[in-house]
Amino acid sequence: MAKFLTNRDENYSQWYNDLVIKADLAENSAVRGCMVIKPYGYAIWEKIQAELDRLFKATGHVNAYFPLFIPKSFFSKEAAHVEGFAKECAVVTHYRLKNDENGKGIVVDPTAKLEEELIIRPTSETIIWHSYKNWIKSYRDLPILINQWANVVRWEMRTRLFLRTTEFLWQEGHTAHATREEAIEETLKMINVYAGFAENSMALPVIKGYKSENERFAGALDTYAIEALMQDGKALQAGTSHFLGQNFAKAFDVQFTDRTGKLDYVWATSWGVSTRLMGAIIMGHSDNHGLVLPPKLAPIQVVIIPIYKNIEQLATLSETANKIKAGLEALGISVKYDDRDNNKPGWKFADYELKGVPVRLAIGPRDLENSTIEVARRDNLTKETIPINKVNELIPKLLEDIQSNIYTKALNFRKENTFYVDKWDDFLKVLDNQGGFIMAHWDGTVETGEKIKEETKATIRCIPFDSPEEEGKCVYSGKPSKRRVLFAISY
RNA sequence: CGGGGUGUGGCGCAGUUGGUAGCGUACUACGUUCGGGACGUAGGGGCCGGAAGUUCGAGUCUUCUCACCCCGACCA
Repeated sequence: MAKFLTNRDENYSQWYNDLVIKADLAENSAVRGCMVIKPYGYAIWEKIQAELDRLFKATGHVNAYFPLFIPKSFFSKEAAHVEGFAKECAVVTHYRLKNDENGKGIVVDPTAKLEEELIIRPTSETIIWHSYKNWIKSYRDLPILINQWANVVRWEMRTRLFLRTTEFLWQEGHTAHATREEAIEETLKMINVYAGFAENSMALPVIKGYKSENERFAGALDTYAIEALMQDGKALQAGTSHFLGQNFAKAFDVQFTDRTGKLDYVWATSWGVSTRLMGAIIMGHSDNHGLVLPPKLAPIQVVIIPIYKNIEQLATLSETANKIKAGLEALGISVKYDDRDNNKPGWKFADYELKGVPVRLAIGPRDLENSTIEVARRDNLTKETIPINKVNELIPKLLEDIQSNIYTKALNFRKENTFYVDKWDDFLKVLDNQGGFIMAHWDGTVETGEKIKEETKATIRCIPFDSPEEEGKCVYSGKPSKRRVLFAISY
């Protein structure tokens, strides 16, 4: 049991905060709502980026970069879009500072006021579609399949490390298509890429579905999302993909000539995931000992810790340890050999557990005599001793096993915490108890969704793609319904 | 914006009826240790978020102010 870490079952959100800080992933910064992502946390993000980038490119996308600033006027061109984001925009009004005349530091120079204010992007649809207007003339220019890795700013009222910060890192894909069908296909393709990534790399099962009307992205005709269940019974929206129809093409007057010579507006999609995924990984798997990282995203997959009594012994152990390290690295595994002299082995054990390193190898004089090594796995905290000459064979398997084990664990947790509910009382009961996913009938109206939210804080997370058609009655209004939707209290 | 809380060595905290700042930890050095968060000895480091006030004297009392954190409304 990790000392200094709040117990997960006593105070989940305190546990989460503690964990982020103690595992050295991030810390609060001098700027309200903004965090410093520390090297260990950033290393995980880099792994996320690398794999997603690979998946995007494998599906035909390319990277580009657009400005951080968006002229205010761009924003107002798409009505729903402004309305959705206006309340949380940071605005640049001046471009110069000067020395205060009273000698009290530095003030904004009032003569340096911008003609037109600049918005710091909360998302880039507008600035990108402004460019697309110049790029697209003909169906031959389509599709455009662009992704950008960037930071965005949304002035949220309340922030939480990784889950919601004022500035956050993300990727945003912005594609342009000649037909409605092709754009919808793209929207679907990308939500599937996200779901695949969540399940394969993050070891987190997700539910894919449509957002209900009032949960949709500002300016979208349809939003698809992946929803994951966290260990405290709350849902986390882990990624979204939007079918934007011709809204932005119309707002920015982006037309093209199709095969038959006819002029039409371009069809659009956008899709994104953010550093919030870090929060999903943390809350999806970790325990009272600290972080549990999926091997595929762990910056350090294997740590080797020497146990020794003196320098000479350390030298001998290091020789073997370095050989093991080199052998594993040749197999593409990232290994850290921690021969620091300032902490004892026990301290290191606890520290790497806190940091979620999937596999720990401990080697001491006893092992050296027997040509063995102790292998400890982070996911279930079990240990065993294996012959050193089996390391190259067993460790890769073990990493795979841990990856699939934590996925299965998360999947079982979700199964146990998904409730098919038909009565309003039962709906309330689930929320009162442990929370979780609730599959219930809904009459399809915004009003009912709003009322349920008001009374319970639970929202329609999505209408799952695979929710089968069945006759039923809305859990709240009793009106007829054709399929169950996913309700939960969310982050 | 409403409610709650906190600002004191790097971090975590204590500081009584006001008397000139202390503990744990981390850090530095040396020695003993090392199979689940070692120990001893010796060191270095803070002017108490900021401003004004009361007082012979303020970490402590008063007023104002700033910042951050947590809970709610908003949201990825």
